[in-house]
Amino acid sequence: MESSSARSGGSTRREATRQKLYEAAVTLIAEQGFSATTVDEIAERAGVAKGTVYYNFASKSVLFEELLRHGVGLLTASLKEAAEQTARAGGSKVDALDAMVRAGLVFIDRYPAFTQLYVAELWRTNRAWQSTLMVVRQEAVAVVEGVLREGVAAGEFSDEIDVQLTAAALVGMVLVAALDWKSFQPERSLDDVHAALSRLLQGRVSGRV
Amino acid sequence: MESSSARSGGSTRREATRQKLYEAAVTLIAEQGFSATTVDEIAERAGVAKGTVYYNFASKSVLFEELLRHGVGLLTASLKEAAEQTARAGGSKVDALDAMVRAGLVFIDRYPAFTQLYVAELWRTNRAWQSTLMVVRQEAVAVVEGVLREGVAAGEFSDEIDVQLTAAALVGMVLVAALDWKSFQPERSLDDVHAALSRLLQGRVSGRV
DNA sequence: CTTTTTGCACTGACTGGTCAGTGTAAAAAT
DNA sequence: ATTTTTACACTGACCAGTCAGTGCAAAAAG
Repeated sequence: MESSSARSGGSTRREATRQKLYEAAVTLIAEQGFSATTVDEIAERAGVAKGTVYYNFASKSVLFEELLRHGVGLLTASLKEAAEQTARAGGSKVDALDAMVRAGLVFIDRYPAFTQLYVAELWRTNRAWQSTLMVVRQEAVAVVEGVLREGVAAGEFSDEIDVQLTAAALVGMVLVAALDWKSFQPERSLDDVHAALSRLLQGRVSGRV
Repeated sequence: MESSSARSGGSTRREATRQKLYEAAVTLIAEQGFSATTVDEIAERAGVAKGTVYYNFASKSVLFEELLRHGVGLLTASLKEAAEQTARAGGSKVDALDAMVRAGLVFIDRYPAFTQLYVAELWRTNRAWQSTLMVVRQEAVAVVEGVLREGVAAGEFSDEIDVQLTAAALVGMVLVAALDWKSFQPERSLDDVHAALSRLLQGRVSGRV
């Protein structure tokens, strides 16, 4: 057999179709929400027939779940990378946090629709993909929590901070600021936005430095 | 005019029905999203007939829009109140910011479902109530921006801060931290959460106390 | 070489159910 | 007397998921 090996070693036809469906689904769902987006729309935007969607995914919500997993996987990898690179370069934990803020901004800059969709679905309850979302959220937040904990252990951060809440707040800060940036002042540069958040992160807002 | 029968303070029967419908709609839509929530469900949860929904609101989306306006109105009032009270008591602008953080937390503590729903809809595009949402968002964020600007003018905050971005980031910080609190550690007290955010706000995370 | 078979990826008309919104007549509340 | 609510049957658009069938290329058979 070995049928698919006739084509290029990398991407099968199926793989390419799935990718097109992901891309179509992510923007439509970000704009309209999951329930308001029809499978017909997704198929049309992807340039395939409706049947193809069901040939590649068991259902509309399975498509969505795999989309979520895929996207948050990218984000988590990017955050880890940022933290590790800072560590390798001998940077402090604040530097690591700062690098992660930037990594987050880069991610959102690249995948704004995914970010939108993620935020919109994260705190919903009673939805089929709720558990998937929780797992996947925890992976991302855990990276930030890890850096905070190491910082506390190393005496760089006050041991009175609440790691879990602070991590959530930091994530929220970046998320909301970035979505605002993309929605309302898209002409601003990433460096600009990064600088504003750095200032806030390092407490250089009050007190004139 | 039929003002003869109007009670001052105005709890007509109609008003009460509307309120019941708001309350039913807000939790259902927070859980499931707008499109996945049916008018029949809303009516049932509110304990009224379906016809009553349409007697009181022109359509499902009009009901939702008025819900949004109503909710954000409450939040904005609460933030303003916090800022003004601090000013009257002769507090600094950091104190005002801190009071607003607390007001935000109190609001979210009281109306978690509304907050959920608001976050989920805020960055959507192409939706009927998009413009309503923008107006209403700006009102709330403007309160924070106002305090920041006054702080800069008074020399309390660095004049290098980006008011708009910083305001968005602060709102995001509180929003996400609070939703996390409600979703994952609801047993924590409001004071606890407030303390964690205050620390972050005042840059007392890095550097020993 | 040629014909036939097999398996994969995809197609799009169709089905059965769902749901926003309507119409109406009668009851309840003010 | 008027406003508000109820109960319930109904409509028509819309949509997730299905299924019989198409196109194609590689292998197997002749």
